[in-house]
Amino acid sequence: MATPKFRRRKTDRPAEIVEAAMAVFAERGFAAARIDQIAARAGLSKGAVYLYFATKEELFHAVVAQGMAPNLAVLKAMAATHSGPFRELITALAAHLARIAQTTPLGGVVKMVIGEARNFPELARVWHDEVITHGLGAIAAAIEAGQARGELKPGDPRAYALSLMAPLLVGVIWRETFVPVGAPPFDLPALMAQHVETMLHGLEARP
Amino acid sequence: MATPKFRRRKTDRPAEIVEAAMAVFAERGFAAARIDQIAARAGLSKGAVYLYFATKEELFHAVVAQGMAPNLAVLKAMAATHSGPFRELITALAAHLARIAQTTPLGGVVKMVIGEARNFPELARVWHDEVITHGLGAIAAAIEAGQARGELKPGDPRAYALSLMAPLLVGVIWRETFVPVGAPPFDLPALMAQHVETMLHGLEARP
Amino acid sequence: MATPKFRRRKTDRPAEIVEAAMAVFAERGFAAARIDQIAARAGLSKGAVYLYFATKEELFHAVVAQGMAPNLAVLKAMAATHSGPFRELITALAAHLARIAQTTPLGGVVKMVIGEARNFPELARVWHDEVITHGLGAIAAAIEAGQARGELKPGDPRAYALSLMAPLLVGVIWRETFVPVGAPPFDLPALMAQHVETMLHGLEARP
Amino acid sequence: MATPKFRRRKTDRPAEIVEAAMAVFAERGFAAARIDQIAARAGLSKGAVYLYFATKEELFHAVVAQGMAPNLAVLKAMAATHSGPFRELITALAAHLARIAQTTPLGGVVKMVIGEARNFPELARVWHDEVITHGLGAIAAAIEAGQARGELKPGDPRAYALSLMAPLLVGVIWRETFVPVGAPPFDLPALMAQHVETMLHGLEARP
DNA sequence: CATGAATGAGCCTTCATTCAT
DNA sequence: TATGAATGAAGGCTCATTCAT
Repeated sequence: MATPKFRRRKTDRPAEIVEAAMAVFAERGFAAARIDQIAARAGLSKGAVYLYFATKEELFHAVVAQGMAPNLAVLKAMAATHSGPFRELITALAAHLARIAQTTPLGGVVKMVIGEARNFPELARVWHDEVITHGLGAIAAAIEAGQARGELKPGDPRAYALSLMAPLLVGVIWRETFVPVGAPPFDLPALMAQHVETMLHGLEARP
Repeated sequence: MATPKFRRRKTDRPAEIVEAAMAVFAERGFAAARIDQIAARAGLSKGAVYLYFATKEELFHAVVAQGMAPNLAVLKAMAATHSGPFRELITALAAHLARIAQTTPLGGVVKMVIGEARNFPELARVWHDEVITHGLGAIAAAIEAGQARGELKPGDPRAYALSLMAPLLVGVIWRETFVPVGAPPFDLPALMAQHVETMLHGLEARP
Repeated sequence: MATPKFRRRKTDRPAEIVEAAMAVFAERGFAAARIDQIAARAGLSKGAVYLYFATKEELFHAVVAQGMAPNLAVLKAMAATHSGPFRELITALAAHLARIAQTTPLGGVVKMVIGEARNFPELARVWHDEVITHGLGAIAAAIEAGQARGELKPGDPRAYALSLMAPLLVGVIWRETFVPVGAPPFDLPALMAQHVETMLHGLEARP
Repeated sequence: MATPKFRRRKTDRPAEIVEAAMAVFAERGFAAARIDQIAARAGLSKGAVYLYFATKEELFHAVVAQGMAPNLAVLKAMAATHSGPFRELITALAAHLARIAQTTPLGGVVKMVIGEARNFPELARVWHDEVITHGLGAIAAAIEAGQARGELKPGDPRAYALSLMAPLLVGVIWRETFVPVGAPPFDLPALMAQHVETMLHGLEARP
């Protein structure tokens, strides 16, 4: 049985609109994004967008929510802190997140959150509570456990966690900001692999 | 008798306006920023802004240019690559930049560049050419020299450079994005000190 | 049952707006005309005007173009110079143009061209090239032919042509300028009939 | 007693400003004229204009009044209707006015009156009452007298008067409107000489 | 008298949102 | 559902007018 060829009404219209909106918001920012552009990109008329989302702001929230979703699953998994050696945990996690960052429009969402945090404080709050706390918190907890086991050096675990993840975020920002104007891109998985290894073992050569 | 503090000098006006604009642009983003707000913040009427800047965009450029200035001096100095051990160089540099980031509105400018890169590509280009190339390039060159001397491990110098600097940028973004909604701030100098030390020597405890 | 007279058709809108704009521009001049007034006169909101014309200036050009249209047909016909006696040609032509001037808003357009020539030089150029050259030129050519046939006295044909047509233009200007403040109007066809007859035969009585 | 050499304050500042304003108003029209331009052209600061004229409109009135002055004298003289033959009167008058039109910025004033008649009705009224009635009226009266003496053919004297003067006005408009975009100018005295002669004697050759 | 910085009302233009079809 | 014409509330920018110096 074939999919009906004349099937025009898609039940996933909202998702299509959100996808289009994500691209436009990421490119232009919230205020500079035009509903027309979003509608055109989704293959609809401007008015049709309002059949699914009452306001531009509501659409924006949907975009951020949809942009968070893929990460949240990962982070939830992480929240159940591994018990193995920290090296294994962080290596796998960094590789996984680097792949996600490489293949999803996560970068755009991150830019949006950064750029519109002051205009939409709830946005920043939600991201902080959902993404950051679960993410950074889980890593920091794992670090603390590693320190307790004597596996890791002492030091501020939260700062260590940020140190470990920062290049991923910067790599994504780099891609969104400087690559379009000609800068050479970074290979995120490679970048993170080298970074994590260095963080774990040090950059200085030892005899 | 001192000069009356309320005495406004025409000469100071542009700088005052730029300062006000920097704050508003950083808070709201370019498109959402209102000339009224900027004028009010500078203690002027809306029309007066246009005595000094022909358009909102020109004012925006001035803001970014003025935001770059303090860094550029540093980066120029860096460009004359140190000859001493890399450890000394990067330690001093990180401390210096962390202090700058802690005490100047650099964060706002960075946010603007990230957020408006697509709307103002020249902006991203200038930042890339002036700030990034000089800054990251100088560090990468120093790393390469260290590797040649056998002082540092092999690996992609450009990626190492980004690894070293990323937490500073993320720390600034953190301050601008999450601290206003209640997240605990990072002490940038401390963060960078721990980060650089870790990068150099490794996080794992060694017997 | 007739078509409802209040039924607005998208197709008619541009012409309706141009018509309204012609009136307002003619009354106030380009700079003093307000888009609000034009929109109100056309029975639309201000924003709707911009669905059809991108700028005030573009609307202005459309008004001038539409104001030229009726004349151009006549002038094209004239360009194919008559071969009969000049008296017949000029008599018919003057009568025809006087009727047009009497019944169309040509006067307003003429005022606009005169008043805005310095602000919109292309406007003056187009009118000169399209209207004046074809119009005055054709008459001057006919005069020249008449002179060659010995039918008309010698003299500058271009100046004769202007002499013949000037009262029509002045009559129109009179109507637009002085009649609204109480001056008695001129009957353009009668004015031109007497003028042409006088030009042809002379004002002085002869024995 | 010599004129003080250090006399910087000119008592004719108002006249200078009016002269500058005449040029700018004539070029741009009332609404599009900028006080800055006028001030600059008069060699003053914008604020200084307001030492002499309370508003833009008042300045405009002054311009029109000053533009009328030279003509008014002539027309007053004309009002005392000549008693000689009409031919002599009209020939001298046309020559005189053509010279005035050729050498004074009268053209600009005429354009202003035409263009702003609807925005400043008093303007049109004053011109009609002062200039037109006295001017055209005097000519029409002379024509009537000539008809009564059997010197001139019968017909509407007011229309004859307009016929006689129209080319002068059109010639001035031509200069202001089309010459700046490349049209060949008319020599006004020559134009009027040929026109008056033709009006008096006819264009058609006679055996 | 003269300057020119400053003001603020007003207009062109944009765009989120509505609604008749 | 979908369209797209229409609305109207802003916002950027201009410029006549004021005023401290």
